[in-house]
Amino acid sequence: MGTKERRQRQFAEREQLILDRSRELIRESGLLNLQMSRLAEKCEYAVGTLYQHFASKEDLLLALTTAQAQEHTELFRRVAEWKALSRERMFAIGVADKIFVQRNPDHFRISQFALCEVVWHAASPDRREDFLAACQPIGRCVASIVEDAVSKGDLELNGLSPQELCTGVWALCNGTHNLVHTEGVLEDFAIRDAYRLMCQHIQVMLNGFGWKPLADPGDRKAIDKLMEKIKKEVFHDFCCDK
Amino acid sequence: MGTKERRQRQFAEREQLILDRSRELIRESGLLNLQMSRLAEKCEYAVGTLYQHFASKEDLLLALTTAQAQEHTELFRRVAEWKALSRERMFAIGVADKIFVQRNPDHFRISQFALCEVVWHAASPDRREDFLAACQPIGRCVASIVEDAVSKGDLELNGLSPQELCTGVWALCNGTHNLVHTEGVLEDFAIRDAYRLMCQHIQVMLNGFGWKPLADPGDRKAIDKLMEKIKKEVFHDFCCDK
DNA sequence: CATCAATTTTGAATTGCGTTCAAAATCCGC
DNA sequence: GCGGATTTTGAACGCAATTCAAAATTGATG
Repeated sequence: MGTKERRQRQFAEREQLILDRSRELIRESGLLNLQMSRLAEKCEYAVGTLYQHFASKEDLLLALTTAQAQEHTELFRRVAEWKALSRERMFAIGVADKIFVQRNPDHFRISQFALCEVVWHAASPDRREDFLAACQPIGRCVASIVEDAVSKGDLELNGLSPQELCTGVWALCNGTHNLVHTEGVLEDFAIRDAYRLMCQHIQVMLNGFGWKPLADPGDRKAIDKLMEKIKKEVFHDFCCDK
Repeated sequence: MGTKERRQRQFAEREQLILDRSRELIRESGLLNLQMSRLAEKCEYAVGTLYQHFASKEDLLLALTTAQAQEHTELFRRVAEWKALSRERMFAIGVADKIFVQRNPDHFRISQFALCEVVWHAASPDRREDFLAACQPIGRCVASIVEDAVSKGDLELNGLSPQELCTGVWALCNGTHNLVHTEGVLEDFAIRDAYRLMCQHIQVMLNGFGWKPLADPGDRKAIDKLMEKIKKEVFHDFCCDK
C-alpha cells in the first residue's frame, strides 16, 4: 500500500516548499518582516497548514537553520575525505566555512537569531534535537582531522583533547561570522575582506598549535594559492567565483 | 535655576531603575518572558512611562547591552593602562573578557539577541549609535596594545593592520561566548571550562603571531599563574573568586 | 460509482502583548 | 493659589501569532 508513503512524500515536499519560500521572503524583505500569514499566502496554503509542519514561527526558523546546517555538514565531509596533508585539511575547514557563507549569505543572520535563547526555547524540543543532531557530524569531521594529524606526527596536543583544540578554530570562525553580521562593528575597523582575514588567522592559530608544516603568515600569496587549490580540488562544483 | 537639572537627574535615575529592574526580571524569568507590562509593574510606573525612555522593547534591550558594554570598556581600559609586557597585556584582554562574563552572566544572552538583525533594526537609530560609540573605546584599547607591541619590537605585523590583528583575538573571544551560550553545542564536546580554554587559545594565537615572549602552550600552570597575576594586579577589586 | 468515516485543509475568530494617546495629575513660575 | 505647561497614567487599540470548528478531500468498502 503506497498510499501512505506518497502522503508522507508529499508532506515532506510541502515542508521543503515552505522552507524555500520563507527563505525567499526573508531575502526579499528581511527576517524582521517575516509573517506567517504572508508566508502562507506565498506558499498558497492556509496559515493553519503551516502549523501542521511547524509548531511555531520560531520552530520554523530553527528548522531553516537546521536544513542549512546539513549543507554545511556536506562541505565539511568533503574536506575530511580530501586526500591531503592534515594541516591543509584543517585549513580547508575554514575555506569551507567561507564558501558556505558566500553561498548562503543570509544563513548566518537567521541562525544567529534562531540560536538565541529567545527563539531556541520557543522552538519545539524535537526541532532542537534535530538541530543538534545535524551539527554533530561537523564536530566529528573536524575532530577526525585533528586525530589524524596527531597520529601522523604533524601535531602535538599538549594536553588538550582533539575537541578542545577544535573549539579554538571553531570559535574563531564563529566569532568572525558574528562580527561580520553585527552591523557597524567591523566598519569602524576598516576590515576589507573579513573572511580572507579569517583564513589568515586560522593559519596563525594552526602555527600557534605547532601544526606542521608551518605556514609563513606574512605570505599572502601562499595563502591565496592554497585557497585556490582547495576550491579547485575540493569544491570545484560549489564555487564558480574566482 | 536648578529645577531643570533636577528633573534631568531624576529622569536619568528612573532610566537606571528601569534598566536594573529589567535585568532582574530577565534573570528571574528569562529574556523570553520579559513583558513591558510586567516590567512597568515591577518598576511601579505605568507602561506609558517606560515609553518615555525607550522607543520600543527592542530599544530597551539594546540600551541594556550598551550599559553593560560600558562596564566592559572599563575593564579593557585598565588592561591598556597596566604596566606590563605587551604580550601580557594582550593576554589580559582575554582575562578581562572572562571576568566580565563571570560577573555578568546574562550579558551575553541579552547582547546576542539585541545585536541580531531583528532586534537591532527595531531599536531606534540613536540607540544604535550609542551602542557603537560605547564599543569604540574597546577597539582602540586593544589596537593600542598591538601598536605598542610593534613599537617595542615584540611583534611584527606581517602586512596586517593593528585592527586586522585584533580582529583575530576578538573573533576568538566572541566566538567562544557564542558557543558557550548556544545550548547543547559544547555539551557534546565535553569542554570543561570554556573560558579557561579560551585563554589557552589566545596564547596559542599570540604565539602564532610570533608575539614575544612566546609562551609554552602546554604549560597550563604558567597560564594559570599569569591569570592569577592579572587578577591580582589589574582586577583586584573586581574578582573575589579564587 | 455511491457512501461514509477518517484525515486534511481552511481562514475567520481568538489571544496576547507591544504600543498609543486622551484624560488626569502634577509641577512650577508668578 | 492660579493657570498653563509638562508628565504620568492605563484603558483602548492594533497587529500578528496561533487555534479550532467547519468544510473539503481522500480512499477504503460494498
